[in-house]
Amino acid sequence: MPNTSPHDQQAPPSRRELNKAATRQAITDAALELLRTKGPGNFTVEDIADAAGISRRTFFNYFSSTDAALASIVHGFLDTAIQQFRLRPAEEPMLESAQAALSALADPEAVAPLAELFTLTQQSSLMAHSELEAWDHCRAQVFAVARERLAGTPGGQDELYVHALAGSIISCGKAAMEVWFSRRGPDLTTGSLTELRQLLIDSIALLGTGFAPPASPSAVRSS
Amino acid sequence: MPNTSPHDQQAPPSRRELNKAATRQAITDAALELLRTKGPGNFTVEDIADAAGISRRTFFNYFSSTDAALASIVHGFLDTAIQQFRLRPAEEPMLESAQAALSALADPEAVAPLAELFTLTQQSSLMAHSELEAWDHCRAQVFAVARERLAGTPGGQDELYVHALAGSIISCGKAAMEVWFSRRGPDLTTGSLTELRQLLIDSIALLGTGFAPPASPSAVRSS
DNA sequence: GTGCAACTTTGCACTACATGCAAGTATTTT
DNA sequence: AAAATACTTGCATGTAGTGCAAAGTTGCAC
Repeated sequence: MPNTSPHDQQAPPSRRELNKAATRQAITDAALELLRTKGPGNFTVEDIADAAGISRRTFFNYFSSTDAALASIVHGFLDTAIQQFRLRPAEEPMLESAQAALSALADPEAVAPLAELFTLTQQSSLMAHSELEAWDHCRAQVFAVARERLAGTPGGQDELYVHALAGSIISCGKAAMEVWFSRRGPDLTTGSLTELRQLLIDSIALLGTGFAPPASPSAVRSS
Repeated sequence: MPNTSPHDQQAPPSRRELNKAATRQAITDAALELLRTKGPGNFTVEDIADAAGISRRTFFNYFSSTDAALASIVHGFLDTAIQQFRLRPAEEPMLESAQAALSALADPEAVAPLAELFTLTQQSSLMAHSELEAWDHCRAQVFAVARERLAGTPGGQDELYVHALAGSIISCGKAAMEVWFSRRGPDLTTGSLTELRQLLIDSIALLGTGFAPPASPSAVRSS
């Protein structure tokens, strides 16, 4: 029995929880596989449900649309970043925390699904909806963390500051991902991931310097 | 006759153009009116079409969804900003151009429709999709302009710089709008609009100073 | 103004999305 | 083992969105 400790608050993976998680995973797996084989827009919710071994109706108990099912991949990706971000010490400057959190994204395990999703859906704009929402959801979480952290600091009550900061951090992360992907495509080699990490760090550095006008592009000290 | 000059490139508002524009306007008007009276999510495309005096099918010749019809309001709003942005001299620092362009948004004519849309859809998230897309579309345009402008400057070929800058500018504009709306709601008085303009300017100023950590909130010289 | 070409609107048919509901099945609790 | 709870499923229903071809407008040349 995996009952680790008497007063273990989290970790009661009951059968129901496990089943639900498995079903959820089966759905996204099926959706991704159909995306690979049939291409974006060429399969229906029913196809996914069949492939996942559930009913059409059950699909909608988990996701509200095909897009949402695929966007859960993006959500998973961004959630790792948020987790990292939450772990940073409260005293650390916000932008450094962001750099650290984003660096964690340049990890094969984490980016692989996202990179494949990008390659499969690029130029189709079918993901646009849910993907933008995923980023925005992440923004909202960064905002929440930032607000809490800055609550004590002078000027930390300034809503504008916190909103603008959170939004800009997300935009920079997004920018780095976009540039990386446009340069490397689905390349997941070590070199490529190193470049991604550098891009993520550099983009936050740009933010920290206020986009110092025509600075030499790679002269920003970044690691 | 409104034929102004012999070699007028633009301005051939033929009957067809005018009809289309009128239909388009009738649709958004009808959609907005239904939003007022029935509330978000409580009316169908057919309702809009009926109210606009066209067929359901014709609606889809103009917009791909209810959301899209309403989001055209946001598009119109953001297009004025882009127009202003395009008019700025190429030598001007990018962030100053952004401030100038955003200031133009604090105009009763421009914000009024958006403010109403916000009040009618807040907390319903029904607009989320198309609204995020509208902002992203604006971001893409800022990116295009910025890329062109920076092409000659040292480091201007740095895609990361341009992407991150465009995204951050949009995020700051969005942040200012959000804060303004959360403070003032649908208040369109002169004082309220002055505050909006100040927020827009301040948010870009924050960007320019690299979010100088816990700076005094209102000590940033802004006008 | 007549007539032809180009464009726009419309009705119809059809597929797919999305949700409520009630009955069935699995899991948990007692 | 029985009762309570949670999840799945099929069915019914209403709406979204698109292709197509017929009908209606507008533009243009003669």
